Amino acid sequence: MDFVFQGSRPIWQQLTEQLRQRIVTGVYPPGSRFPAVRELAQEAGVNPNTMQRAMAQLEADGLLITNRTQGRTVTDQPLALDEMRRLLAETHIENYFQEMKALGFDRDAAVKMLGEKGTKNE
Amino acid sequence: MDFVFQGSRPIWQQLTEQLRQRIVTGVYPPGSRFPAVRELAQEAGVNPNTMQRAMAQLEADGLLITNRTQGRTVTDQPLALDEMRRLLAETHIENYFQEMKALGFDRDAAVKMLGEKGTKNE
Amino acid sequence: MDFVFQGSRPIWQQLTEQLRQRIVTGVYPPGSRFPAVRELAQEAGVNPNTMQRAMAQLEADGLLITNRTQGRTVTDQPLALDEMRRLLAETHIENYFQEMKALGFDRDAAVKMLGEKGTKNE
Amino acid sequence: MDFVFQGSRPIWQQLTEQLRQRIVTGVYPPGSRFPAVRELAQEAGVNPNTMQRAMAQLEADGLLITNRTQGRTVTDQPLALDEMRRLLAETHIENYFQEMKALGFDRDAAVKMLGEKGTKNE
DNA sequence: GTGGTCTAGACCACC
DNA sequence: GTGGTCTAGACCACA
Repeated sequence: MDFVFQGSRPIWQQLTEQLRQRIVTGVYPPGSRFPAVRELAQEAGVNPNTMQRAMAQLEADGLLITNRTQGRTVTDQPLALDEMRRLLAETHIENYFQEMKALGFDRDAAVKMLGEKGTKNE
Repeated sequence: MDFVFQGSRPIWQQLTEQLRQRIVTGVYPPGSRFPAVRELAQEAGVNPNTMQRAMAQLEADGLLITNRTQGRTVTDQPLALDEMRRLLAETHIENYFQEMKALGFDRDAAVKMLGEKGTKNE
Repeated sequence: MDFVFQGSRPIWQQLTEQLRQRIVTGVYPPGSRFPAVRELAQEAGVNPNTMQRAMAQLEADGLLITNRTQGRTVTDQPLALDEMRRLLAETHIENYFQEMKALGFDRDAAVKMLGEKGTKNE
Repeated sequence: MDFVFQGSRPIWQQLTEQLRQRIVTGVYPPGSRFPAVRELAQEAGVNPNTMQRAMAQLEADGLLITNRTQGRTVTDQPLALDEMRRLLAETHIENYFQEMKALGFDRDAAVKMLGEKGTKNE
């Protein structure tokens, strides 16, 4: 899966999100070697500085670990991964509720409306 | 309800969203007179130019109608309002599904997880 | 035929155009009595001042004649009417050529393209 | 070709039109780098904000693509360009017919009158 | 250096 | 008083 950029938001943020997704979905398994900055930068077609910033964010999130002389590895605590997954999920859920509340739908209505859409198509 | 700004995103966009919310929730009913640029700008504590940009967006969305020297009115098609409400809701729903999919949760799982959170607290 | 306003342009200009059209197309024949300001203002749903300004323009164009105590009459020189029609037509024609030239089409191409569209429908 | 302003209409709209013309006529070829806001603003002798507004309109029309920190590029779909050229032409044509119709000339007469003017002078 | 945002302030036509 | 336009100037994130 290639990198895709939306254009209106900072590229490094979008990189962070897409890399995080790759990690939590197992593309880069826990404990494995993480690709080098230059390598990923070339793959994404961005400036290495930009990719650097994205990785720094992932490191701050605890998903990546930097071994000064040996590049980066994905955190070897699978717990951290699943934790991160649930944390992000909760963020999205609360975000959804907040947005629906702004439209005048309470949580029950929000749940119901989502259920109707969720079973139809994929 | 006062205007609240998040800081990281353009103020005029946030204004657009909050004004749209006021409209679809009936604070400014269909067909009614919409407050003047300068008035709302003062209420929000922003420059009139910024508020005008937000209103221009609402006009482009078809929610407001501008009569150059007579101020603005909310669209008098109540259909457009409810339509807009559902449209925005669907956008949020699909947005939620997409984000959860990025985390590796399919639509069924996404619905289930949201249901668990939705009934607990308000 | 009712008055219709576009909103983005001055109302008095639009009134002028639509009244001029009524005159050159014979709705108000040459030499006939022209409706009173208040009357037309009410019909158009505009402020009498606005209608006044539109009529002043028509008078400046030589289409209306004001008899101070007897209201206005349409000019009784049919020549003036036909003259005006042709003049306006030429304006539109040159306007069209200029716009097409801006798109990179010369006069021959402009004539040809218009001919193709003109015979089809309507 | 320099920028020329008519005075009675918003400068940013006229800028939009003249820039669009440059694009559809190939002055700025598809896919090429588009001049910076400040640069064109200086060339046109207007405030950068004004020029930016004009470009924002072109972007909304799909003719320009904005890469936030890398400047703008002309859309790389040449189809869109020729399409746009014909679309604009049709708009002008229908506009012409409508104006002539308002004067009491049907499409045949409108075509004929234009043909007479078109072959004379260039 | 790039585009984007925001402010402050002025002027204008219109009604 | 209304919306619209324009300027001048500043600041910012981004690459």
